[in-house]
Amino acid sequence: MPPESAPRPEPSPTPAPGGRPRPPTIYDVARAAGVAPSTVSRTFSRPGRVSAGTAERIRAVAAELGYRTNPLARALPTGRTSVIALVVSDITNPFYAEIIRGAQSAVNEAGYVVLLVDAQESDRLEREALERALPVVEGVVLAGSRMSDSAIRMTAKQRPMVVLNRDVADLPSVLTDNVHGMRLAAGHLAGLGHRSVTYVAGPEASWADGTRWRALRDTAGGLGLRVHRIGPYPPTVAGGTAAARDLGRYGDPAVIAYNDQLAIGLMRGAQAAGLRVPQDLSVVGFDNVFGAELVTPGLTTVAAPLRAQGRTAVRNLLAMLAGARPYGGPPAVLPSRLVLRGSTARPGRPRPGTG
Amino acid sequence: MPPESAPRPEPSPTPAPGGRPRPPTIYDVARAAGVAPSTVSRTFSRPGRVSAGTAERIRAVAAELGYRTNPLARALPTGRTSVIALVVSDITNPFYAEIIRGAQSAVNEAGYVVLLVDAQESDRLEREALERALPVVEGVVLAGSRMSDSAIRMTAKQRPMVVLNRDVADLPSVLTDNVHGMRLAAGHLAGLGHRSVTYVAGPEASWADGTRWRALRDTAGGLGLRVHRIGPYPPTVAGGTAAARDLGRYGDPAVIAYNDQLAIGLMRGAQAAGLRVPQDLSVVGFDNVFGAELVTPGLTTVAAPLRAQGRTAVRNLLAMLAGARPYGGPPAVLPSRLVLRGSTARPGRPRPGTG
DNA sequence: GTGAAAGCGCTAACAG
DNA sequence: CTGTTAGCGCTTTCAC
Repeated sequence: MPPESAPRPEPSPTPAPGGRPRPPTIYDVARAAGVAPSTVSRTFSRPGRVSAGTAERIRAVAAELGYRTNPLARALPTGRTSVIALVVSDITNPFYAEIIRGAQSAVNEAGYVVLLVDAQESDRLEREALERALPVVEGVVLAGSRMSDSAIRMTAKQRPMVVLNRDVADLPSVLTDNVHGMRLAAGHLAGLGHRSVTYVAGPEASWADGTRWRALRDTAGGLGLRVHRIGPYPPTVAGGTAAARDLGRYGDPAVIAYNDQLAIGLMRGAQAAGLRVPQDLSVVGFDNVFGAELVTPGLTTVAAPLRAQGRTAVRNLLAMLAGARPYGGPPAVLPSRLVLRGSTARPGRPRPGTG
Repeated sequence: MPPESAPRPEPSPTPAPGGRPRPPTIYDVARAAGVAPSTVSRTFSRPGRVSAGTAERIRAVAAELGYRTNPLARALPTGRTSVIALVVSDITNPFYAEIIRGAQSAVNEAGYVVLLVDAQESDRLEREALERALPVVEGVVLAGSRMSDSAIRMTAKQRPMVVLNRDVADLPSVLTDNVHGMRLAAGHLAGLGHRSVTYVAGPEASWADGTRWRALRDTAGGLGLRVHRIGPYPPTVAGGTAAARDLGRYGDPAVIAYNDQLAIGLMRGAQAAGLRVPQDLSVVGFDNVFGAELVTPGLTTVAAPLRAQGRTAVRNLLAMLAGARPYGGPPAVLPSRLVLRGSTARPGRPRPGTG
């Protein structure tokens, strides 16, 4: 009886700690199929490098044994964990819900899973959580971040990354067409007969906020619109009610807010102060989140293709992982559209129709 | 010159594929500190088994080199990945936002990270994503699931699991006090003078739905309340507007809905049909999601401590991972409270106060 | 208390 | 095309 070369000892029948059964490994399959372990490995990781017949047999045996390749073990030599990180600044913000949905579904289609990092609006918490997540993920989508550009660029050195709604030098990003969106909003107001509008600013750290404000300022002249600006305010309903108290400063009968939550808070604050929306005050938001159509009147808002954003970001990231050039080309920009609801009207008169 | 025993070859200066720098390993630290690799390992995984002085020196060297223990490598022999899975049935449902926040923060405090599984309301997608996630995670929190009890129990065999808002035999769970919550709601309506109420049911598959309906039925008698039931409906705003069309069946001037989205849809549908809320119809919801206070009138609702739910579930899971008995004791049940807003009033007359 | 050695399960050269 | 052989970085007996 010739000695087998380096025979693996039969795995002791001792189940894994915790009493859970130990799943079959590549070795179990190899033994059962009468081939070398590496052949089994190849069958699953490098199909085509193994003859059709053998592969078929191995698959059959594997299926019967219930073999599943262990991603942890695969990850160690290759670094391919099949998980990508998705960072949001505040999971509680409905704005992210659709983005996550889009990202998640694209990720799943590719056989990956999503590691969620909720920054909880904190630079520190975000950094800590991301640091912990980083070694486990192949790449990261930054859907919202409280970190500085330089901190972002640092972590981008460690893993491929794509940034959503923010333009970080040298990093691939996907943006929405804020400029066009703002033009639609301002054009709508001007068309209604408004001659002046105040912009209600969101967080200073927000890249989108800067872009939106500049777009308004640049487009206003051509529309015969005077513009003012108040803020910054936290991008929440509470922030909006706070902003409502400062609205008197310019007394404009129309406002465009950084986002929908701010706009909603603004409406409520203004209404509480006795103003009628839209008769006395027209308000426009951004993002079209859940809730924008729930308020009374419904909120006119610039809608971004949230789900597509998430999807696009993930696809771009996966392409990078698949070997596309790390940092390529100009940002992908997705279209915006204006959703008309009841919160806007000609100054001084109610607008018929939508309500 | 005596031969070193099994000298590790100096790591080739070749950086990892992708051009990213290879982080320092346990061996780098060991060499720099003049100790054996196993000692370094012990220093980080089994402190106390190494003398204070050595440990200190190793930590210093490690810090200087920027060493971080590689969770992937640690996971392979131990199974401890430091990630837990969080499953939700629909990330788009604002109900989950707070739960996720609570879970996420508890997870992070423990040095873990969260793998998010969004079922997208699909049994199949959930199962697929969860299956992919399972080998990577130490345990799972099922915050919402479209899977059957038996499927759940199957996956619970593979990993420790705690279930939220659902009672699965033999699995640890955390529930909210639906019975008490429903009593508050029904008592409130009865106190207002209502004599009959219809329950607007959510998905049949929802455990909470059954519990709530039964609680209403059982408590109604003692309050002199007649109860009816319509449904099931999808637990969405659209579902609620659909339900509004069926409300005429019993003509009750008060409804309790399975959840807030349903209640909101109901209000809108009823209002569109010419009913006034609350004068002609009182409505109460469940969950107190974002949006419940945005609608007009504000929605009276049974609030669950969403964030605490997530936190508690995670803590229980972590305790199990730390060695607590796998399936222990009765479900943890968290308190409910009634949030009064403008959507409820005495039958036929507006209710003063909140609006 | 510390070192040596044997893996965890899989992949990746390198031979045939 | 398939088998053999080293590891990936860390943990964990087992000796000393």
